Amino acid sequence: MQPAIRTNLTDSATGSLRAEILGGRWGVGARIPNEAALADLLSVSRGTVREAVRVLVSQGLLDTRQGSGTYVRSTVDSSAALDGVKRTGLRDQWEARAALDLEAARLAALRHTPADLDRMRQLLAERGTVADGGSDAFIRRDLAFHKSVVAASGNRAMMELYDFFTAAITETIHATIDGELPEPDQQAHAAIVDAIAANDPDRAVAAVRAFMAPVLAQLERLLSQ
Amino acid sequence: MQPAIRTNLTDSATGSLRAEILGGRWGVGARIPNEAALADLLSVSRGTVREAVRVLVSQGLLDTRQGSGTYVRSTVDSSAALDGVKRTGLRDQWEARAALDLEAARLAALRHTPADLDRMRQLLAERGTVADGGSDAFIRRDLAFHKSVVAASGNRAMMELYDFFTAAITETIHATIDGELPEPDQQAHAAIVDAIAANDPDRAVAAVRAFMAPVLAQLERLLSQ
DNA sequence: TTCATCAAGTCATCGGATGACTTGATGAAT
DNA sequence: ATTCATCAAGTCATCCGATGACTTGATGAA
Repeated sequence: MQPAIRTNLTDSATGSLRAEILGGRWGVGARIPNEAALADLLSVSRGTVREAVRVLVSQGLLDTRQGSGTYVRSTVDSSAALDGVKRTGLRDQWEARAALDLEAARLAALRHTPADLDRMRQLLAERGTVADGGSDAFIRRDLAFHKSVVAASGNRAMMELYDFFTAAITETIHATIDGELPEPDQQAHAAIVDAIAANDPDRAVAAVRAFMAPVLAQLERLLSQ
Repeated sequence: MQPAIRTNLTDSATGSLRAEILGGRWGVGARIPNEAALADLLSVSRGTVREAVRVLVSQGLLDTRQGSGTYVRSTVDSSAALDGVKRTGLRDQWEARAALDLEAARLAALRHTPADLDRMRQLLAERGTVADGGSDAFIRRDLAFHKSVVAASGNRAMMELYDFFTAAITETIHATIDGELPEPDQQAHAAIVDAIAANDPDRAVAAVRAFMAPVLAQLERLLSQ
């Protein structure tokens, strides 16, 4: 059956305001009606209007200035951009992050500085094993190493995304599967660093791909159950 | 001089709550203190708490249920990641999207369905030239083709990300540079489809890389001016 | 054991009140 | 005539209290 739509006044007020803004009723920089007027227009209380406006401010569409008014900051909506990624499956998220790992390793091989190399090697040496300080700590150290590879690419957008995916993947793993993923050994990690150190982008890509293959295979197995 | 920091209670309340959530004080699914208690904890009124909570709900971190309470929905902050990526340069964004193009083409070569192939070929045929209907329309058609390649990878996370980057890049291009980027010709596009049709992942990657190289080079030139 | 009823807890919404801030108008001093 | 301090109106920021709607676990009868 068609599920009953449960909504609340703030959400519909937010939607109405967003529609007006995106629809171009007020141009960028224009001052929109004050809170009392909006409350009248939307037939809700001022508190509800404030909540709706606050949401649109947080999404970059509006801008409030105390004593002056509320102004349109932008008429393009990019707030929902990454929300969809969170709703995708674990395999998809893992593959997307792997795409970053791959290209980051390639770029790192082309651009890394001596300091980058030192840092990667140091983190690799500190990585140790699961036995040292428990599983969580090991995962953190392992992650720190992978992030240092992305950092060596010199690409900040990839670093930001890598953080996002790492958090999303961690959350999804906790929510969906209980099994263990294979953890590539120290040698597989070292191969990546070696390829980068040798300024060999193709070998770096190959090393990361070899690294990822067993994990993805296990992931497929766990998810197909 | 150090600019005076102007803030408001709602923003700091939002920040405090977000920090607690991201810091793991409450796990996913946990019920956080009720509005009155949060008002006490944050030393603000209940109205301010409601505005802060509403913002976090709109960002996917919290979830309110009337009569029951407010719950943690996710501890992954996509809005922060979005802001972070937006603050990076055009080259970084372009490279990150190229990473997706590369891996998506590889996966498409391995997984595409006949329907995927039909769609890619159809969009490629419709792509035409800049002369047909103006620059904006051409960019849209070009983009539709590239997105069909990503779609053929069967990876929804990559599709969402691709949309996100496309929007971010468009925004950044309008804001930063005025020059033209070289547009690879129809043949370069066709080479990608051919490699995918031949189920040849390595050739697909090579085709995309060859495709991207001149654009990146021009980007470097424009940005170094 | 099952299930309707109920009461406590919680968010949703409203209305009013006060404070802080911005901005244009006013008018005196130069 | 110009400059600038002062002021008043308008607006958002914040708080408070009250009522309604909804959820949920406890209660007790069938």
